[in-house]
Formats: sequence, structure tokens, C-alpha cells
Amino acid sequence: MTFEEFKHMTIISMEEICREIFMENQASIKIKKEAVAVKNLANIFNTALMLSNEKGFQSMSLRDLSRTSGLSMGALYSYFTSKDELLSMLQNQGRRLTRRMLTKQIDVNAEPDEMLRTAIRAHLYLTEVMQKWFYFFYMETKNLDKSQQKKSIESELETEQVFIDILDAGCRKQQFDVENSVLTASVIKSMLQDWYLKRWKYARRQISVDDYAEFLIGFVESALKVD
Amino acid sequence: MTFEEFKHMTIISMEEICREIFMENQASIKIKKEAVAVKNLANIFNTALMLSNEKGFQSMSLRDLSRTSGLSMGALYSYFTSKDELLSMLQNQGRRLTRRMLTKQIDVNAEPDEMLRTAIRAHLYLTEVMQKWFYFFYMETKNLDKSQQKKSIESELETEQVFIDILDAGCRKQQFDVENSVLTASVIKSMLQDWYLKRWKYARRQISVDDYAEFLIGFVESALKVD
DNA sequence: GTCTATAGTGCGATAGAC
DNA sequence: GTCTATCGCACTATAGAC
Repeated sequence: MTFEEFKHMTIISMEEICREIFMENQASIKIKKEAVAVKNLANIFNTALMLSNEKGFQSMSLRDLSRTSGLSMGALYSYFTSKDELLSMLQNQGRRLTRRMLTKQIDVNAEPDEMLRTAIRAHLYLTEVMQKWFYFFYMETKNLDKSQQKKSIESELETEQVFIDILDAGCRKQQFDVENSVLTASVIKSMLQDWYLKRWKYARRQISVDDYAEFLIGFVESALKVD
Repeated sequence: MTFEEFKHMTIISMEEICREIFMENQASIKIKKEAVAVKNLANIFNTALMLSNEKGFQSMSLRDLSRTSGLSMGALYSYFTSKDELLSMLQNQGRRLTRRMLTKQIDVNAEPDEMLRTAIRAHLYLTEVMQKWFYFFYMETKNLDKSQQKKSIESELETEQVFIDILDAGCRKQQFDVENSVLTASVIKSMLQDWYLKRWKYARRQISVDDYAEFLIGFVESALKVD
């Protein structure tokens, strides 16, 4: 699978995401016409992610958001009851989406070496499509309240567990030579995260997500190679 | 070299760092008695790093800083002329320190495989001693002005270049098998950064910096192994 | 459903007493 | 050299016109 294929398979449009947010937050959202609400939510979230990733969620004032999105302050407050709730909506929706997308990709019947390749590709492709969201989750975790921070940590460990399981399975089948699967999964994760955290670096070097996936798979497989 | 040895070799006390900051910012600092200034600067920076790493530099108000450090608002403003200047002082001093510490460690006459091990250890040990600073640099880059952001990027690429050179040298001497030294250096860097960005994870798993160094060296060497 | 106007709060920064 | 008191401003959030 290449990135182009992945992109066409998934087609996560902002519209879809926002329709879902609309459905699940009808309590807080004062607007009742779906078409209007979804269109404005898409605008609000896109703008909020853009501004937050530029200078941080806290530094983004709702006046900034109002000006850049073209919606008035009053209009904004029809879609959330406080700035903190906007943060929650972004975080919750992103987490839900990520989990759904990742489990969809993994074929539990495949061989470990194949699963490892698929998992690496799936992570990179997903974070490429949703780069703004992932960058946001990473950088804004510290602004969440305790209970949401806990969810965020669980989510991180959950992703790592996927890799730990693949590595352990590959070890048992003698496809991999892994001394410490927990630490190995942990560094694999850090290399995956680098893709969306340092986008500027890879863009400047004209490295595409497929280039990076290819390289990373080669690097990891070479490190795990059975002698 | 182990971490304990490194720590005793370097002894970067906050006092020393702050004495240097005092010397180089006497223009902005109204206080003239060195002993007083250095003591208060140490307090201010320690507190500022702590609060910023908890909730971000922008979200930390100077009233927070005043309350937690025990210094009044007026006193704080004797040590910097604006909140932005405080940010600059932290960033500049940290960058200078890092560069000095790293170049001190590297022995240019050593063999590439030995240099690689030393460079990995030096990075990990340094970021362990100065964890708060490095976490701060990473997270607060986006709050800097353009010219400082540029310095920050240069600093990142500079560190990567150290690894690129080692990898290329090792390739020429056929100690390593590296296909793409730029990308390889890049992922090594991301694994090194994970140590100070995800401290909570390693602490929870009771992995010491020496454990991590040992693992990482093994992992990287295994990936670079000549067949 | 969206706007403008504004209330109320907490911020960065400073002046002047000690 | 440090403090308290305060200024002016920008922020979040809301009320009420349209």
C-alpha cells in the first residue's frame, strides 16, 4: 500500500469529522440546522488547529479565532460554551478517530513481519493525513485537566502495546531478534512521531511520507534482524 | 563512562548558569550586587522552567511566577524588562550551554563506532542533567520570534550534522552499513529526544538513563551492522 | 443564527514608598 | 533592592438587537 492508496481509501474529510462532533455535542451546540453547524464547525476547527499549531492553544485568543475564521465572537460561542470546551472537543474527537482508523488497518491474521510493516505504514499515513491534529495532541496535552491527561497517556501506551505485541509474536516465530520489546516499541513510536512533529525538516529535504516509511521499515527490520 | 561519572565531571549547577546569565545581561538587569542577583536569577529560572513545563510559558503568568518564587512583581522586573525577554534569556543561555557541553565530550580522534557510542551517551546524559531546559526548548520554540526560531532550527540541524559525520566516517571505514546517513541521523536524534520528552514513561517503567543508553546503542549498532 | 456592544476579570508593566 | 498599589489593556464570556 502507498500513501496515495491510503488517502483514497480513508478520505477523512473535515466535513465528516465535524458532522460527528456536531452529533455528539448537540447539548453544547446551540445551532440546530445540521448543514449550517457542520460548515461552521469545520471552519472553526480548521482555524483553531492552524492558529494553535502556530503559537499554542492558550496563546490563541478567541478574538484571533473570530478574526481568522470570519465568525463573530457571539457566533463562536454558539458552538461551544467555553474555550476549554473547544479544547476538549478537539482532543476527544481526535482520539476517537485515531483509534478507529488504526484498528481498521491491522490484519490480525498476517505474519508478524508483515504486520510490523503495515503498522508502521498505517501510523505514518494516518499522521500524514491528520498532521495538524496529531501535532496539536502532542503539544497541547499539558493544557488539559488531569482526567483528560490520563486518557492521553493511556492512548499513547495503547499504541505502544500494538507494537509490543507484534514484536513479541515475531520473536516467538523467530522472525525478529528482540531483547527488550517494550523499549523497542517505545523507540519505534518516537521515530513515527518525528514524522508529524518535525514536518518542516522533512519538507525542506523533500522527503515524502513514502520515502520515510520505506526508510523506517528498512531501519527497524535491520535492527531486528535474526543473525 | 556512566551517568554518575558524567554528572561529577560536569557539575552544571544552576548557580553557574545563572552567574553567566547575570554577566551577559547586565544591561537589562537592574541589580548590581552579583551575589544577590545570581541567587534570585537561579530562583526565577528554576521556577519559570518548572511552571512553564507544567502548563506552557504563555500560560504561566508573572503573578504565578511571583507567587511561586516568593519574589514580588516589582522584584521580578528588576531582572528582565519584559516577559518576552525572560523567554529569550532562557533560550539563549540554554543553547550556549548545550553547544559547549557537547563539543567538550567528542573526541575527534576516536574511531567512528566509538564516537557514535560517546555521542549517544553524551546527548542522553546532558539532557538528563538539564531535562527541564531541553523540554522547555522543545515545547516553547513556537513562541519565539522568527530570528530566534531560525537559531533553534540551526541548532537542531547542527546536532544532526554531528551524527551524519560520524555515520559517514564509519561508512567509509566499513564499520557501518548506512544507506542514508541523513535520515539515519534524523531518527537517532528522535530516539535521543524521546528521553527528555517522555520522562514520565521511562520513570514509570523504572528505566534509568544508563539503561536507555545501553539499549539505544545496542539498537542502533544492530541496525547499522555490516553483514 | 449571527451580529455588536459591553461587563467583568486578570494580565503585563510601572511608579513611588521604604 | 524589594515592596505594594495601580494603570491601561486584552482577554473570556454574555446580553440583547436584528
